[in-house]
Amino acid sequence: MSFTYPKTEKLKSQKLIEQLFSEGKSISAYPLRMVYLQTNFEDDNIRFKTGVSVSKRNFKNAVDRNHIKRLLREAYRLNKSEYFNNILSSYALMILYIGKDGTDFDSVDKKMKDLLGAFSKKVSSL
RNA sequence: CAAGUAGAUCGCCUUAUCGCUGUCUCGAUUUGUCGGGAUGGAGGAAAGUCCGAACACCAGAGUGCAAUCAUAGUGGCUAACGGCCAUCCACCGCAAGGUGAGGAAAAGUGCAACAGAAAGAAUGUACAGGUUAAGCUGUAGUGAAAUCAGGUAAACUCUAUGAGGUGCAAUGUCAUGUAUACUAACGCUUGAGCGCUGCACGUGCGAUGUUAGAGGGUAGACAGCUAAAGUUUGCUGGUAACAGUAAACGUAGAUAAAUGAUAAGGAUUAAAGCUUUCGGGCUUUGAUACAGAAUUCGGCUUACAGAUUUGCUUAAACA
RNA sequence: GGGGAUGUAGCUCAGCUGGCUAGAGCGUCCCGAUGGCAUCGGGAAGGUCGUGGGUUCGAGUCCCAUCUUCUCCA
Repeated sequence: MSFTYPKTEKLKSQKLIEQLFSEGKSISAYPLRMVYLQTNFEDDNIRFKTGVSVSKRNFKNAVDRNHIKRLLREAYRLNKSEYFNNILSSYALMILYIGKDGTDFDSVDKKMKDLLGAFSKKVSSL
């Protein structure tokens, strides 16, 4: 797995997202929180579909929201291969930023590693 | 020089690595896509959604009257506008300049707390003048306004002009899925009702009907979708807004929503320190705003670190 | 993307056609009553009327701009 994050790996289906939030489980590493759900995709080559989200309530301006989402995507892109290579089943993921203050790439990167590590450990122990 | 005033322009840059996305093209392909190459990829406000349009639909958006809403000196510009330009008047400012919802009170209705004799119909008190006599005349006092048929229209209203409604979540095609089902009322060609404010007329639709209730399903793709009342420069006309003309340019299209992250260097600037040939230079630590396209344009309004630049004004005081 | 509403005391709300010092309930504080607590009675404090302009003699109220919060739509 490479350091890419193309369109096909994005979580877009509204139906799937509703299912994810109603049935999925969550783990968190403040200020990040991940909701995940084991599922199957039509395309067998894709094992993960991931979305990121930032609350409009905590960040009023679109610029701030977009910036944090970009940081989240960037951190996810750079770190996913390290943790996901030994996971065999398929998952839909949603990563939320639940903090209320701004942040920078270093802290997001560190927390993303914690989060993905915890997720990997939890999933492979099943 | 300083203070002020009215504009105009810009609004961090470069390189490397890893990524995102549109278009073109070559190759592969299980027709879902994948890989290589080339080339594009946020703003002056993209924002607020306050106006005006384009465009699309509403069973033909029809006519008249009314209601509602908007605008309001005069003249011009514009596709249009509540925008812009010029100008008159009023107010503010020493001035440059700024602000103005600036039509009508002899069409009518209403309103004016407190104070005051009196706020639309009555003239009181004191003083002075004056007369045959008389609120007949002036002044004082209350108040924002006090004798004149006044003020108030960002009170109703009148006048003039304008406005059909809904908005790209419009709309069309395809795919998936379901309930032309259920309940109530009315009606079935002698017409229920509908055509997005009301009434009248006209006209059209109408039985697999209309209205209401409760409920079921989908929520994916493609088109719309980016070349446009376009931008820049010059010339001509015009006080100007603007118009005409010539040349050049060819300018984002995402959809849980692209335009980013990291590193290095530079630029501007603040503070502190060192230094100086008083122009400045060096080092350290910071700072670099407001803000992210969502159908597209023209405006308005609001937010904004800092930088560049042009015109104009300056009474008094100080140098 | 496009509509609609809201903001007044710590909380929940009034305030009608502009007019004197902006009210009510709950809550807070003080006093009384009780051996004490609650209930009860009396009194007090507490307001940039979201913000900034304008109209007017005078604005919570009328007009304009702006901010906050809530809500509807396929």
